[in-house]
Amino acid sequence: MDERKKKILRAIVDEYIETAEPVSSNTIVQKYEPNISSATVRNDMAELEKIGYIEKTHTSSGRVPSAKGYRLYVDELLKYDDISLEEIKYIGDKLETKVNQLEELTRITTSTISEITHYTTVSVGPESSKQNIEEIKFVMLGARMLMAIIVTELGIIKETIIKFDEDITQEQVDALTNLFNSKLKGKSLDMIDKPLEEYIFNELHYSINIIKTIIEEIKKMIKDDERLYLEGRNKNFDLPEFKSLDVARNFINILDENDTMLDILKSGVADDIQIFIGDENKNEELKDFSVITFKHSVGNKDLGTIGIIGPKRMNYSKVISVMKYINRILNNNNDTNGKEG
Amino acid sequence: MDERKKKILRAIVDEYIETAEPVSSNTIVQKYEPNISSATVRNDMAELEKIGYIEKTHTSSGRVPSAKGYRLYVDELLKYDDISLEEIKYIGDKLETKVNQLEELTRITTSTISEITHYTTVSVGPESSKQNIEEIKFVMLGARMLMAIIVTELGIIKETIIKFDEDITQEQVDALTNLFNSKLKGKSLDMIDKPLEEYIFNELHYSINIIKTIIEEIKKMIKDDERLYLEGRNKNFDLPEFKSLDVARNFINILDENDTMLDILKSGVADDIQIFIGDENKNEELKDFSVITFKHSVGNKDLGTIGIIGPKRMNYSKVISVMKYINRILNNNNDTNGKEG
DNA sequence: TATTAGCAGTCGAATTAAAGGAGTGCTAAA
DNA sequence: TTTAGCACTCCTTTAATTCGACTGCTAATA
Repeated sequence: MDERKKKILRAIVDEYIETAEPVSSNTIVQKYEPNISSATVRNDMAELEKIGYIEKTHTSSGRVPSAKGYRLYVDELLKYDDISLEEIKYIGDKLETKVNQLEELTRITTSTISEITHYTTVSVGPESSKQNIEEIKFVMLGARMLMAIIVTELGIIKETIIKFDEDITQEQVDALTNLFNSKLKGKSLDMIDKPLEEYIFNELHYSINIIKTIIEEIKKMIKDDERLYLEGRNKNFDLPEFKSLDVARNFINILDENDTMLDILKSGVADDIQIFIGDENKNEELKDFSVITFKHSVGNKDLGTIGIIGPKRMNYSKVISVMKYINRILNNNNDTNGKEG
Repeated sequence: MDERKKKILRAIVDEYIETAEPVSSNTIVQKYEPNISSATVRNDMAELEKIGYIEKTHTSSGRVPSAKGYRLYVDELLKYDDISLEEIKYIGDKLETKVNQLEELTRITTSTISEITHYTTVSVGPESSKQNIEEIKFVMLGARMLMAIIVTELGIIKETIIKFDEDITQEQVDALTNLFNSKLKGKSLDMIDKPLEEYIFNELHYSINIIKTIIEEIKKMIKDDERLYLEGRNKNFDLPEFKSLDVARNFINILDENDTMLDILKSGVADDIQIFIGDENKNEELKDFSVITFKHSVGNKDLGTIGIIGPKRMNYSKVISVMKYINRILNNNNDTNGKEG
């Protein structure tokens, strides 16, 4: 494939991303390649179609990028510097605000990306079940109520409220605290399970119900942090592809299927941008969309995964540029600010 | 207005709620009033139109209820027993599960209502800033990090994490705990403000930054609980009125305007169902929708407010029946289970 | 051999015309 | 007061037509 064909393919994708309309040979000549004739472009387009990079919507229509065309475009034809000084400043300001919890950072990052890219953005925080426990605290909030607080080695704090059907005493709580800490410090969160329940019961001989309840609630809490953040849900709605009610409904449905979104986000690889174009998505409902994910991490510290969902003709250049830039900021912040998270 | 006209009006509203199509005199005769002729119905309809209860979409169309018509319908023509045994059982099962936090109950109630009514449901928990403080605890999570836990007299628990730029000691934390409790126990949450900040500084002479930070974070936390729960966002999308892109976009926009929804919910009156039909909504974007709100409470214990949003031809009967039934269950549960919430 | 001008042919989108039918309002009779 | 019957309205659907933006191909040109 010669250089001119590449330029034409790139022009077709760029133009289609901008206008959402099939691109004609004339448009290419007028806006991109004024020094060749439309007939030449037509010849090249015919060949590009033959090898599968572009398609026609009907016999006499202009061309539209195919999945293969988009793929070549993002893999080879794209430069990732599509981010303005204003945007850089905006992102910097947003991410500079001091946050107390990693969740808050995740939330702010998510909304910032959505605002800059104008696409729907989802994200999930770091997986806590894989993290190691730094400390567990139990705080009594009444005779039958406890708050459990877990601090992980990555500085993430989780807490939950536990209620009992019977009274507990401060002494019991203290004993529990000691036992949990001595047994679990440095271990991963998913060590809190059935065997531990039995172990504690054997050690302390408290009411099995109390111990059961505690373990259950902590497990529930760990599971609960697979929480999805979603920003800019209606951002896509002004795009022409959403004129089709089918597309719009598919989109709304997919956003409501938390599990699907979580699967996609969690399949990410650390520090790597992944792009799923149309049919490349496992999920049938996503066939008309592209998803770009990025799993942020600093060292071995997982900062969660962010995903952007847009039409297949999404502005890949802008999205990827923003992702890369935000990743750099997160890296810097976390290197200089130390380990607390 | 004679009895027959009322019956015809009711039939028109019922039929329109079911079909979303203008209702003809023939339909009334066939499905509702087989013993009178369509000409008679036409005469009555002409009069109902004259006094403003129904409207035509064009000269030779059937009739559609006007805002005034809906209003009469919900005020006078409706029976609130539109709830099946299966639904009663379903609701009962859902709400019976033991919950640890009022927020969880709010969430479950919201999703249950949405599932039964098939309409989008929003809700907000009880307003915490008006509640009185039962106890405040500070838990150290490291030399520069604290968790503040506030238990209110209604049994609601709020917590937040506070980070400092300088070290604090356990003694300081204990002193703060004592001071906060002695000063604030029994007082309302919005007492935590600037004057308190000064008072504490004068008493303890700790770094003003520490005290400032604590007060700020607690205020942030209190504000944070104006959180909106939303279920069944895409429930309405199958309704014919959502074929119009304008209507659909208005709907999506309104759901994204948290503040608008909060205003509507918080304007509610305790234990009273409020119905806003079309233009009766203050918000322009809601002119094509109806909103029904119910502020649940048991005694003086606010359980939060639930709102249902649907088309103007929403199934008022079903929605209101469900609301009333759920309110009864919440009342019972909270009477028998005691005050913990 | 690569490029280009020119033109026939295709097909969707927009416009217009016509037909069909679901309703109403009104009149006059029961 | 109710009802049958009929003229009239106007929306909806379908079909026919026009319009124009494309392409592909051929033949000429550099």
